[in-house]
Amino acid sequence: MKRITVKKGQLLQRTGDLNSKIFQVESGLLRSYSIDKKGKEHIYQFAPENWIIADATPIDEPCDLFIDCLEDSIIIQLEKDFDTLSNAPLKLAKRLKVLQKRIVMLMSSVALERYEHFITTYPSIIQRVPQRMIASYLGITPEALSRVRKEISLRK
Amino acid sequence: MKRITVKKGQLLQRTGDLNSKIFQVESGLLRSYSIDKKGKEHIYQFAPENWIIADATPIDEPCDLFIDCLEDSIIIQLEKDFDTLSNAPLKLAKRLKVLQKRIVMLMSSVALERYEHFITTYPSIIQRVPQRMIASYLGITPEALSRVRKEISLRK
DNA sequence: GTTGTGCATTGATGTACATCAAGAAACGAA
DNA sequence: TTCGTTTCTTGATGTACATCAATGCACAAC
Repeated sequence: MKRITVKKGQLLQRTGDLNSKIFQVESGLLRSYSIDKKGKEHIYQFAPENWIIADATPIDEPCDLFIDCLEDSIIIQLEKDFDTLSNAPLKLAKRLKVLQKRIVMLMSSVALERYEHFITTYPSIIQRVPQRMIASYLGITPEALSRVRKEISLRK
Repeated sequence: MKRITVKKGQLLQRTGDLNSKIFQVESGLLRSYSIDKKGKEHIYQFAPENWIIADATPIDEPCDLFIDCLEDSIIIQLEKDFDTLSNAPLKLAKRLKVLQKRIVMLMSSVALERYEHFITTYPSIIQRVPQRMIASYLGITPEALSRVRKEISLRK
């Protein structure tokens, strides 16, 4: 376990890496994402202050996600071993809840609803990342998000 | 913690319930699902033998999912308390991995790819539930799944 | 047997969102 | 400042999948 500072843009983990770490964000903003076979990015998670971010892959298997740094950040890097996991069952449980909501959302909500839910759930993220990244998190294109936002603004 | 037997069709948890349990399946098959505002079911998880199934909601909040029984089953019912969770960090970690794959899939794969992945990952489920439920799990309609299957069969 | 009920399939049509392309606006580097 | 990138927006068109409706099929109840 050690504290490190990382610059915006720095890559902390890439798909296929072994022995990936768990990162706990003290300040700044990280994200994890996958890249599909067409080369398109899909953001899996944002991690602002006090969040943890990691690939859920077991230590001995190549991981699925990229993790990089969206703002200059200070992070604590932990080993992904059994002890680390055992000590954090509550955090894991919370993570599960977030993922559950996310999946239900992806399956049952249209773009507009997903965006509105995102706004209320993660208001602080909105000002800190470009819209195309929010689109990527929501599973839509930046163009679609732009039109959703327009519709919301007209509605008022 | 107690062992109970449940009949096909029996409902074990409904959206809004408090104090929901964790179910460990000894034999049979359970599922969890949500119902959207149009009344459409979205299957969140299948749980055959040796799987656990639960709502990720904390004990003191109303839960999001329905859980019911797709085959006559024998299940172990656990309290969703801290000890239970602490004792199962490995299971939680595995669950996280499954959810991670699921989300990446929902965001980056078309129906055909999602179905083929499902076949290889959960071959035993296919024979045990109607196709419309597999469609619901994949986030598509039964009609769309039927066409995907036709295309796969023609391709050979 | 008949009648029902749920499921799978197929076709016709609709729609939410993607893709492509172009222009405008914001941002960072020199 | 200016130049070059990146981001956002808007329009035109395309497409994967949904929806709706009809048909056939299996299986259970009677």
